[in-house]
Amino acid sequence: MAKENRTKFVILGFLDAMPMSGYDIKKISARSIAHFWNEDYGHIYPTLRSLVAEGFAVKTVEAGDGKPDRHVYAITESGRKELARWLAMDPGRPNLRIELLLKVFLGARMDPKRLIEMLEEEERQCLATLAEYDETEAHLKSEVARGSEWARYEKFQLMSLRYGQRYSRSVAEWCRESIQELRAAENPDAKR
Amino acid sequence: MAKENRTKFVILGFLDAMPMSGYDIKKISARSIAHFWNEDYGHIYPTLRSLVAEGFAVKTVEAGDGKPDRHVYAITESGRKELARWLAMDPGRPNLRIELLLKVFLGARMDPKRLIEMLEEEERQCLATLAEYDETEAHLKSEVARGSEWARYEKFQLMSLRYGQRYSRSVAEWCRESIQELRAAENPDAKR
DNA sequence: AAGAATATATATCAAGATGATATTTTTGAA
DNA sequence: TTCAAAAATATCATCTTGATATATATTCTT
Repeated sequence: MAKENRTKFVILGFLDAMPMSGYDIKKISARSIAHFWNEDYGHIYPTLRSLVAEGFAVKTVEAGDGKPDRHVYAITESGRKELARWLAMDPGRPNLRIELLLKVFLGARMDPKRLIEMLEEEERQCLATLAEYDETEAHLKSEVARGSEWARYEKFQLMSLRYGQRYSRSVAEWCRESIQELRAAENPDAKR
Repeated sequence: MAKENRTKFVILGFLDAMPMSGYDIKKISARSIAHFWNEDYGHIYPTLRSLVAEGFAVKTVEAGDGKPDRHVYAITESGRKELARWLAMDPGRPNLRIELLLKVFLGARMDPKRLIEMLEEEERQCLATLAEYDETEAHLKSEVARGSEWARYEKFQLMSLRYGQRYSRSVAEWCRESIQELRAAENPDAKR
């Protein structure tokens, strides 16, 4: 079946902001979109190659001054058109596989203490993630303040960050509530 | 690289409740875990085959009375042990690819009206999903009331449903807030 | 001073996962 | 009578993941 490689649009979106290397794309995606979009070298390099082959990007090689050479990619006009075509299309539904929820769902087969531990760890992770979002937000605002190329994206980056913040808060609350239910089930006479 | 096929644990989890066919597994997963776990025939049938090969499940064939024969699978004792081993392990992080967020993130390249449309549609989807959760919850409670095999899972299924409810509510709120921001940006003098 | 870890860079590839598609027969709705 | 849906069995091309490999410089720790 002819499915569509979506990494190409992530890459086109980044290249539309400025030319960058495969390594740059991974680095920037790690700190900007990783909370809602998974991307890794395994997909970036082959996709860069095919974007060049399809005429959506061009590549130049910069000498590394002792470091490995940098292969820098820039979007083309037909790449911009292809990005615009895809952006206008209805977004697809995400495919979810949340292992913690599967284990909760099968919780009747688990030691309740173990399940509580998992939920406690998940809550900690959510709180840590929220702290990271605060840093990301501060960093984003400082980039804008110093006139970064990303300034025109700030509003939208903050919008996507808000999603992540709401999501993490809502999962942390769900963890607390679920832990309380499990503890209550273990000690039905305990004071609540 | 040695990754682990997680479909096998979904299947073992279902078979632990009762014996079922590949078609049953798909059907039951569609109405119980689909909101947080994606599973389809493409993975179910090959995995059933390998579970039998590994001794974690056994298969019997039931004549279909004119319908195609049913291939019914049942978990084995070593299958239960394998499931217990996996359930006790720390859950992995989900891999997320939320296309709507990617488009929001790249929103500087989009027609604001089109982005608003997408967010409005997402909000509608969330509200529809919440209504489905209400039905799922009612159905679950009625299954328990009539003494279904699923009764001992109810608490855990409700727990996972709560996650989905919180998630959908939080996304719907995020959509409303984002739409308001986009509209305010279009009409900066408009009354809020 | 030496060693380890990290950063800067280029990637690959085996295996997991997706989802469109195929086939057959019965049942129910139009 | 015809068509769609359900009940069943699956397959497979393609997308996606993430561990792994290689090389050099820089930074940090011992």
